[in-house]
Amino acid sequence: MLDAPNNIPDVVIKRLPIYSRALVQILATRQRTVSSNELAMATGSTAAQIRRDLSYFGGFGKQGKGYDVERLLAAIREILNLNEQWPVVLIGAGSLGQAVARYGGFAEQGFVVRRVFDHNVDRIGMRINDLVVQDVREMAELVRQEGILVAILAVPAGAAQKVADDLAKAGVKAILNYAPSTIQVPDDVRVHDIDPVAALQSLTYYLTPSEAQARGVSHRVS
Amino acid sequence: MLDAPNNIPDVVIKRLPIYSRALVQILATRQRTVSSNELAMATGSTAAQIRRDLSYFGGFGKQGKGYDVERLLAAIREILNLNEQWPVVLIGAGSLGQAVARYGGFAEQGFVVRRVFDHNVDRIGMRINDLVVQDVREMAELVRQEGILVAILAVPAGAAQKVADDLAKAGVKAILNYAPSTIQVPDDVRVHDIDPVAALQSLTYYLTPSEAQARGVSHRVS
DNA sequence: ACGTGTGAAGTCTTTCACAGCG
DNA sequence: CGCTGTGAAAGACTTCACACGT
Repeated sequence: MLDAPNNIPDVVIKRLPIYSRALVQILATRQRTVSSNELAMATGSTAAQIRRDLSYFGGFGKQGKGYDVERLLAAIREILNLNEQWPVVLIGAGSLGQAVARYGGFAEQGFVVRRVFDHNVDRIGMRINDLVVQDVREMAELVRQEGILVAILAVPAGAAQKVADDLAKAGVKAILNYAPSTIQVPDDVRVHDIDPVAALQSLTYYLTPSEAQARGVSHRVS
Repeated sequence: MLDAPNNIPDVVIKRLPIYSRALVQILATRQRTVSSNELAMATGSTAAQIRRDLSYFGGFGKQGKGYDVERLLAAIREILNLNEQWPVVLIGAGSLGQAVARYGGFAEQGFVVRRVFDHNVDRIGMRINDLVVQDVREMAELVRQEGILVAILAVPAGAAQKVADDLAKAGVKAILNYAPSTIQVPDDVRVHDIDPVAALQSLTYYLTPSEAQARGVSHRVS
């Protein structure tokens, strides 16, 4: 068990998976050692930030050398508890839910979708890979029984709050929320929102409508 | 055209779509006016933050009353350029790309997927709704010709950088990146990354592996 | 009395810059 | 000599708290 201080900023924790991703890639090139500068390049961050972030957890680097790729990756994986297998419940078996259930990327990283629930009678009983969609009314009991802590919410906006309440009551502590609405949860539950439309809507702020007119092969440098 | 100062923090811009979402919901209840406090409740923010955020764009509120829901929504939509229709290119017609292409939520908000490209010969020519998957080699020219500024990247990690380079050269200024890798772009291009696995990986930091053992209906309040 | 808009204060995060180790 | 780890400074963002308009 790591004896890290319990005061690490959330922003830092959010960046660790990005570092992890980059380290896996670097490891694949057989490179043994990586400097904060190289990692910064690979992650779109800065060398100072990477050194500061890693220093929260202790000295992983060697002066003049950098960080041992394999060792750093192992450390980050331990910090993030990625050596566990995390069983996950998925709520919502609409097109998004189905895409999530079929996507191999979660299981590959230890997030195994164990159960899928839906409210809609037409979807209950449906098979997705080796899972059968169950009635959402059975959710609370099964989640509690199986000690599942992680949920992926893929229901329409209108249903999200009620499901989130039920999940929290059933003991879930981490929710990946695909519903385009804000959900209220107790303090000991963490939510990460994914809203691609909202993301695009904030990107268009930086686009001037007039830019849309700038057609053709014009090479004006703004 | 709004004469807002050009110094508005990115975090603020990221929150505007959330306010917009909440306002649409409130508008549906026929409520005419909303206070910073109510909006805070609805968005999981705080009243002070909402007042501060909105104050960057001028005084939308009335003392003692709050904000006119309809007027505030219209203002935010104008700030974010949401009254435009934004044609979008989608790169990657794998399962994620297909899900994106079929998802109605983008078009509903003015982001119309105009073209889909893929590298894989097996996918080129495939129909998705009313679109036909085209060869990615035709992408640059078509994007430029049609003045498309917004792209959704749904290719494997290994292909993302090359595609991003081509998109930037073709004039794209906003990229929604679903590829689980960091992409490097020129300063005048904005990227928003969506990586659900990375999101889960940062959530599990807050979960103690021992918690997974806490099964049954135990009501310990930790 | 209610609720906005905003200086000022407080907190959090990033960046600088360098001592010190390998 | 190269590169980490980290005080200290700078900068960004949030929150407080209240004057003021309605």
